[in-house]
Amino acid sequence: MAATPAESPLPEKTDVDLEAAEAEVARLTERILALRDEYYGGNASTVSDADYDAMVRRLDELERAHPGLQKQDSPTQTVGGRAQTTLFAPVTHAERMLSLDNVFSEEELAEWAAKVVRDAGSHTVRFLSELKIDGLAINLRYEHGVLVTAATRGDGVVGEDVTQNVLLMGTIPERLAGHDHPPLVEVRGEIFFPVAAFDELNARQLAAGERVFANPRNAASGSLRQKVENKSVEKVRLVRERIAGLRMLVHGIGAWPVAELERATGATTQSEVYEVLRGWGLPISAHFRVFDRLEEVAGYVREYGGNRASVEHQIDGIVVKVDDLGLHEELGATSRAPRWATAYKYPPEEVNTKLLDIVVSVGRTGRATPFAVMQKVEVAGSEVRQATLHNQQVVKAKGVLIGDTVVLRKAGDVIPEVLGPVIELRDGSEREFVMPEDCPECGTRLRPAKEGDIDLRCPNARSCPAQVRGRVEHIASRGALDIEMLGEVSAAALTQPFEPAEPPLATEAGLFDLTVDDILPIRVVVRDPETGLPRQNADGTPRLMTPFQRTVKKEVVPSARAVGMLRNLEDAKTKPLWRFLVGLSIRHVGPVAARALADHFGSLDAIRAASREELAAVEGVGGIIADALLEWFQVDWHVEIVERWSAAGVRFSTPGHAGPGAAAAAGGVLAGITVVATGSLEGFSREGAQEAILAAGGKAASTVSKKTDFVVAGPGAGSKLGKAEALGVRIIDAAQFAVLLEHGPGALDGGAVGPADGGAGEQTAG
DNA sequence: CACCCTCGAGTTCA
DNA sequence: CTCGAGGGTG
Repeated sequence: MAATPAESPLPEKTDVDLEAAEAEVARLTERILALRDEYYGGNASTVSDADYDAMVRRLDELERAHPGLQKQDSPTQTVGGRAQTTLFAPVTHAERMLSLDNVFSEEELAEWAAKVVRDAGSHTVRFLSELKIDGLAINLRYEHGVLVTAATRGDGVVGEDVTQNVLLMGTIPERLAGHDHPPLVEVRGEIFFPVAAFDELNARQLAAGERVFANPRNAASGSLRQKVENKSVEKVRLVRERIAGLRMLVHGIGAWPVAELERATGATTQSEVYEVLRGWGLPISAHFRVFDRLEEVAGYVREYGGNRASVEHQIDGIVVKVDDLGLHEELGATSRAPRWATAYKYPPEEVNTKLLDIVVSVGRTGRATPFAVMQKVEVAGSEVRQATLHNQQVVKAKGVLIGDTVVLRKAGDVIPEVLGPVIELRDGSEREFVMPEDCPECGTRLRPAKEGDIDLRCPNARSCPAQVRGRVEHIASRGALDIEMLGEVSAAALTQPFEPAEPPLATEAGLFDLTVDDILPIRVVVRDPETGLPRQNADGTPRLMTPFQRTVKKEVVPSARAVGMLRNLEDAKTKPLWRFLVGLSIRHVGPVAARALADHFGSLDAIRAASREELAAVEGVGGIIADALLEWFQVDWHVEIVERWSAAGVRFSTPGHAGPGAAAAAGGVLAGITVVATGSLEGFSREGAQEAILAAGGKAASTVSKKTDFVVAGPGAGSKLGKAEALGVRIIDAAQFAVLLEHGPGALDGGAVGPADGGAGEQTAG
């Protein structure tokens, strides 16, 4: 759909040329493609290579002369049948790459199997079991047996092009072996870094003074994402070497209808498909097995559970698939995973490590949180050195002492959690953690917010550096003003003293008054990300860095970060009122309450002038939030924030708002409808989807409940989708969502309304 | 009084 | 993304 060039009126005679050229382009394109199919189809070519090349050259010439005629899929854009691809360009998979449902116990596995057997009716079900590789999912697109693109999984619909790097691996065939390849087939598999090669790589990195990789998975991901251009010859050699160390194992196909697959290859089972793939020269795991009985599958699961280290790659769990392809079709898939396969996930790995210390940190709300500092250790695929301990009661309850060997795991495979001490390994040197009485950052006596609270807080909200830093970070965060170039590092730099000066920001009141002169001289201590300790120069003085200046020809000028941040701040002044409300860190006022207040009152002045009753009358605001607002405005330095921001040009009002009580335009196609969006939705950003729901008069909730009318689920949807299914809430996709926004819920009818039983009628893959 | 919902914190890696 | 805490609503 390239736009027709309409900028300059063409002389008339060119129209004739253009017509002739267009005809010739079409003729050449067709001929070249036909010849290419012939060639890659394995047949003898009917023209000489020279003639073929001449045709391609002529086509190229014409396309250059008339750029409007060039099609995306033109043969000139492809080489030897493979598109000239750009590293990391988006690639749409021909068939959606689904994920797998998980089971976490043999019971759940048995439940899954029982359901499959039940749904299979009279068919005999055999199970194929294979190792679940902890690597990167990759989709290889072969057309007529020629590799066209290799792409990462991405969100399942669109991935990133990594063809160039995959080809460097050397083990992925550019041309499939054998004959009679389908016009299009996608081969799915996993790219990984063999554990042994990984250890070698890290040893080399260490010797070279380079950073080491946390785990094989990251190393694989990092290697595949290397760009070769603009690198020295030496670097390029290293990159190639690393990529050459990657391996791939394939475990499935896509975009080739089963009926055609069976006709072409005779394969009727997944295991036979593996033989076909092996015949094509693709790497297949040696560890898969086919079983008749579930008990055997469970045995397989146990066997590898005890020997996870015995295989060349990291094992995530076991994938169990129904072997019969006919059953795949019959069982189908939900919107995110096939019903004919499931992944048995091994329980989260638990490891022992040393508890070196318990340190207390203070967040933006002043809450003092103790966290464990441990000997760095690898758990479930990443390295961990810290874990929260929530509060002193939790520390006591877990019974851990500083110096203990502790058991660590990752809850939900993500959040590190200290389970408890290994008491037998105590030697008497351990000591108990004592909650500090004073704020570790500013020395103010800690105290509970109210009588009986377990959490201790630093009451020095105005000038505790930790809290000021936290609030500045919060103001800039995505949920508030979304100031891109003001992140963790800049927030810290702005709020910390640097010798010999005071910090540019004593509180957030001065945020919009910052000038280049204020920030240019800022110097911050460089800390080692590993230890958190200041880095030192050779002479023992702490190493300093100046984030907001750079030196050009011996002249000190503002850095890109400085210029960008100040411009971002300037631009932020016009952001909507509710974002400023969120940024003020008023207790209980998050994005939802802030929006309600902004819609109702239209300006901060109106909110400030409102009584407790008037505030509490706003939907979603009750007495407690009303009190929190009133109390907030009682504090002098809070008022100063508002005044100084106003003076700097912040409006604190919604233009055109009629004033207090003005009801937001009711009506709209989604009036009274609650919608929850989850996963990535084509055509919408996460926030964009919420905005669209609100704009249509609907309610955008963040959690699924009985009151939810619709859940819009895209690829990557997590637990919310499951919850929606459980509650029988109607699930729609991005396309239906667009219809919903445009025409309202009535337009979606024709499908099932209300509780859908078990999600019948979902489209199946393929 | 029983849900249902929002807030806030923590973590890790690309 | 997940959880716990605590507020709001019916």
